[in-house]
Amino acid sequence: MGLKIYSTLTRKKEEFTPLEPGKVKMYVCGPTVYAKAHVGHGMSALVFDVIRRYLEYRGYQVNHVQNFTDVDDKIILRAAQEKVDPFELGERYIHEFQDHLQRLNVLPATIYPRATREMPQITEMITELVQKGYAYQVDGDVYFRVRRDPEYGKLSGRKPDEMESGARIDVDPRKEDPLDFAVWKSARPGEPFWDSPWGKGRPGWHIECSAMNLHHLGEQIDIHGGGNDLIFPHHENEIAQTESLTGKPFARYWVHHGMLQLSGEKMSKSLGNLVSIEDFLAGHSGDALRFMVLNSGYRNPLTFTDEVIAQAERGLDRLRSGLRPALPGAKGAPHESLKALGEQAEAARTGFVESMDDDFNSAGALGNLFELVRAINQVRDAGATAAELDEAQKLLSELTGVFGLRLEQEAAGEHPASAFIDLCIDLRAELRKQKLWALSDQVRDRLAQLGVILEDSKEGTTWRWS
RNA sequence: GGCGACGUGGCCAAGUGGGAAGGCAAGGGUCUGCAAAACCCUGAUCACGGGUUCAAAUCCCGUCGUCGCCUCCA
Repeated sequence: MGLKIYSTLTRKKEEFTPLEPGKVKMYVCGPTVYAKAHVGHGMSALVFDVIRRYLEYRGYQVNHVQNFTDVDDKIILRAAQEKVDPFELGERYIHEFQDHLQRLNVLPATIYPRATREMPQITEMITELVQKGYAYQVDGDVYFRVRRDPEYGKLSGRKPDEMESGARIDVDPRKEDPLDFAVWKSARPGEPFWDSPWGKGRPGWHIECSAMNLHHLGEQIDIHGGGNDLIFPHHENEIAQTESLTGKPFARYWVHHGMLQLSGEKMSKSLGNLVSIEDFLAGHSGDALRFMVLNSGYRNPLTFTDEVIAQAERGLDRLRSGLRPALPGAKGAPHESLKALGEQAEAARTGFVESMDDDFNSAGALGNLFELVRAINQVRDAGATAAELDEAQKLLSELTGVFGLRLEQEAAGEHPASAFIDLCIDLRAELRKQKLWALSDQVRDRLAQLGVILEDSKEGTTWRWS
């Protein structure tokens, strides 16, 4: 049994076989950098981070390319409004986004190409498209000739003939066909521009991804990803441009994730109902958003509400409970319990891989991890020593690590304050011995206010950070 | 209007022909001076209506509802 990936192109789950054994070429469409990134962008990055981490766990070497669109109408417009340089504006949001990715524990891509740094490749590609008759120049603009591509529409399931009727409001009369799209736009006064055979201008949105793919990954790649809102027209157009030129299938697997839903609506820049990553991280851990992503199918819409966030935080607590140390004074668990734990651990590993192999079914795999957590906690309660828990806990750490979860918690024994906390616990033990409950509860409450949770048991008191 | 996706217990969610995972919340219990944590126990005629089948949450048709794309969007 091997990995299966759902491809939008065939609308089916396909056996995953990379072009080159052991290696994966993955291109993911990144954001246009003209505003603060929102949690939907975070979700997208997390989806592909989990995919990438799992591919690496399965032994693949992943060449992960993620672009930034750093020149486009919106950037220019925004920069003009703010009276700043459009490149500086883009630069600022790129840095900010990369900082967010780090805080979300997203592994850095192999390379982050940008449209503005790939102009020779872009103009070269357009030149070829024009030479071969797939694109044509009108004044300073260049358009892709959609009708020249008999396969146009194969990704999104749209047929050019059926699209014409309803659509397009202001059709540019200079275009041969309303469906044709710009690959090069001439610069208006004051706009940033690059020199080209067609005059001063800038690339159209779709061509940059085609050119960057060609440049960094080659004519054919394994996985091309993005949000499902990019299927049409962006990815459809990328396919048209690239395959017209190379005559070869572009990407083997087209992977699209669902949109994040904020109170029943897609969160998007144009709707203005944004929650920025910054806002989210101010109140929650990166793990919380990651947990939400993991707990649902990546192709389905992701429910984003306060309640779901709270559920994610509690779910993380539960995962952490499996990593807690043996009980103080543990004498060892019965042989049968330990045997059961070993079996459960093996089942968890198998189940995890089987689920993830099935089109990255992280929600199913997460269920396996929770079952492992329960098994560990049962055996701990049965008196298992640290050594007896070790193997199962290592597995839990390993698999949550594949998910990119950090489950961060400061180890109780290593914090500079731990000696003082232990002192408080000792004093409180004395109070409890004398049954001075009010005072002992006060100690516990005050420590709780400082973020230290005390937990009493027969063998003694343990503490952890809240 | 066209194309597509989805509708599983209070909430999130896996499962796509043959025992309805898991998490959160809730209730009961064990433990505890109390609490917390952990552990045990408790709950679903799978939107609705037809059909195919020995057998359907799972396949087909229809209805209703939600959402996405068709225009910049992760």
